[in-house]
Amino acid sequence: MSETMPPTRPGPNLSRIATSLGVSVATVSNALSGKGRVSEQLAERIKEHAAELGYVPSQAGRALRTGRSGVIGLVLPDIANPLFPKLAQAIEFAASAAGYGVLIADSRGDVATQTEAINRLIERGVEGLVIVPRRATRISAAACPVAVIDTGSTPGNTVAADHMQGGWAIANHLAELGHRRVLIIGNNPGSNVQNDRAGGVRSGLRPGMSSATLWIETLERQGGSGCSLGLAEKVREGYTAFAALSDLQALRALTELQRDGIDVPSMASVTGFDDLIWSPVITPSLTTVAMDMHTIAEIAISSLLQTIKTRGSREGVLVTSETDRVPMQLIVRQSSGPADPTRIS
Amino acid sequence: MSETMPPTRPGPNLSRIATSLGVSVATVSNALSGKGRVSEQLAERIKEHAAELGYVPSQAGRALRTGRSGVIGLVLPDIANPLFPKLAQAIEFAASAAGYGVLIADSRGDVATQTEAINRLIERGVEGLVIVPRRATRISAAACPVAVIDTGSTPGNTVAADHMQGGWAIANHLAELGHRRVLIIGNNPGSNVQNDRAGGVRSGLRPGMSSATLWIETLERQGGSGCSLGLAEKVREGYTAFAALSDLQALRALTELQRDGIDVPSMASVTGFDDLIWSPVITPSLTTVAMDMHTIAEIAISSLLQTIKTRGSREGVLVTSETDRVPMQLIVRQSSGPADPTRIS
DNA sequence: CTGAAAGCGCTTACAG
DNA sequence: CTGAAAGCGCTTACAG
Repeated sequence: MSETMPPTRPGPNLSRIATSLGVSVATVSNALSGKGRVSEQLAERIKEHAAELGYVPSQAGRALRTGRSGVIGLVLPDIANPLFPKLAQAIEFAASAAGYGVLIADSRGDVATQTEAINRLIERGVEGLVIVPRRATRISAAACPVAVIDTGSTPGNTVAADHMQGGWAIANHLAELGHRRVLIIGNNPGSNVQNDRAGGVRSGLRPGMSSATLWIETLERQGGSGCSLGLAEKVREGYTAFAALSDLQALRALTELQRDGIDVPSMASVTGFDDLIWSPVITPSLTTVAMDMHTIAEIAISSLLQTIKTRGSREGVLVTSETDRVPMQLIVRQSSGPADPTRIS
Repeated sequence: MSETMPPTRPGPNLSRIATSLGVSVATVSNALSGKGRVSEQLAERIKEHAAELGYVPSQAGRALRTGRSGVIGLVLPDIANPLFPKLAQAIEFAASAAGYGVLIADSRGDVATQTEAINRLIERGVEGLVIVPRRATRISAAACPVAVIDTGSTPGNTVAADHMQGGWAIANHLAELGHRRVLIIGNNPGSNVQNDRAGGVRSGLRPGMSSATLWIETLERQGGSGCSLGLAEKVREGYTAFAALSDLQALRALTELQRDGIDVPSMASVTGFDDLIWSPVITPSLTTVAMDMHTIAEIAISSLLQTIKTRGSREGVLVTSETDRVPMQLIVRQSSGPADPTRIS
């Protein structure tokens, strides 16, 4: 007789509970899952005993039987980018609330790594995927439902912040303060997000206002900030508002202006995007516009789970949502106080 | 006859490959896992066919049989805290390299949530856990091996950055520059990490140098930075060096000094901790000290997997490591240039 | 209301 | 070198 001995979990299983109580595993299963096929009394007794024994259901067994792993995958281009942690947190929160686990994968900005990461997650049996694609990547249907979170301009997007509207809100704010010349500062002319934001700013300018756009190079990590952006000069040219397309560049602009003796906000305004963690902390604190990560995550997860529920988890479809652009919220702080051109040297 | 129909995966399984090739599933399994019990030729043929069919092994089936899920859990107190994304990235990288998936859980700074998160991960069948504990939490043995990453002062720690040594490096650097009065700036006198860092700074002072410590209150997120730290006054009192216990506070100090007309680094030096993303970008860029997240993650993961391998994944032990304190690396940038007291008003 | 049985996909000890 | 069989823990359709 050929016998085999797969490893046993040390914890109790349904069978242990069943024999110890003199009932069948089916009944224990039904009692614990609360499907109501078991008498009130017996169910109570079983639950009690299970708790006593410290029973933990085996996800592996359940997954094998039901075909549902209870896990989704989250693919990010770079967790270390300060934009993504908040999103990851919101996704994890929304997924947990729906009873799902979250497997993460960092594609490290590389397209090949991204593909590989997606495959690894699928091998691990995720029921669906939330992907924040690497810039300019088009996610072709994977082997499971996929919710894409990207800028609104990308086709196949499930949900995104409304970057255009965010830019508009910034411009509107600057207009109200009486600014006339706005310098838009970005670092990546090829980025959809930055272009949407810049376009939004321009669309919010009013008659009599003008803007120019400065694309600065991203500094190498260890490169230091030796090279000046020449913003003090821009102030002398008549620019009173600096609308950076991300808080990081706003911070760079702000510290450079301060170093060069331009007082913010009395002599010039600086605004950012994203409301990163330090935005309220710096002096003066930064006026910015924030994505509603909570809502974005909520929409992505609920659309994804909806699709999984209706079409199964093995069909490679791009999830859609009714609301695919979530408004950004203007956060007014001190750095964009009233412009006062008289104080400009 | 009672028949049942568990859902079938749409993809091919071992059995499909086996029948399609006229061999047994055992042989297919052996061929694909490369255990060498199959003839070279046949193995090749099987692998080819499997690839053609796009075979993806079922983790659920494998996990159920072997008792190994191939997944570990990562519990963080707050992913949105700028300190953790880099660590999460490094952990994910190290785990992937070892063939493991990473389930994340954010305890949102709450002890109850942390416990709950740990339980959820265990229910999901993780083989081990990497926990960055919420401040002052003692991780009592869970139901699986646990690697704790925390400050070195905590017992039961697997690996940590050597915060004391980092502080020492900062003080040493300031001493070399000729500073005599150092103001240490922290925001949490109850934090082990901050105390280690502050202690390190003090331990690195040389004869003739002195320090004081300023504990500032953490600002409410939306509170703005209305309240000044009064650092300009400190400069007048003779402090020339400001050693913040995190980059966030260094940034606050730097922007306040600049606003108040104190030029950094010519009139005062500012240093930080952690080398957050914006540290090289600000003007002047920030001298700081960085944790070696890569090494920390490497040690945590390899110790954890070692423990899993030798003691199994169902015993709740705290993992230990030989090297439990990883040195921090000083990164000198412009904000800590030479002190020049003559220019102080 | 309760139980016996099948089977999800895999790996492994054993027989041939 | 290859195959038949058992069994990991679970859920579900069916019989009683």
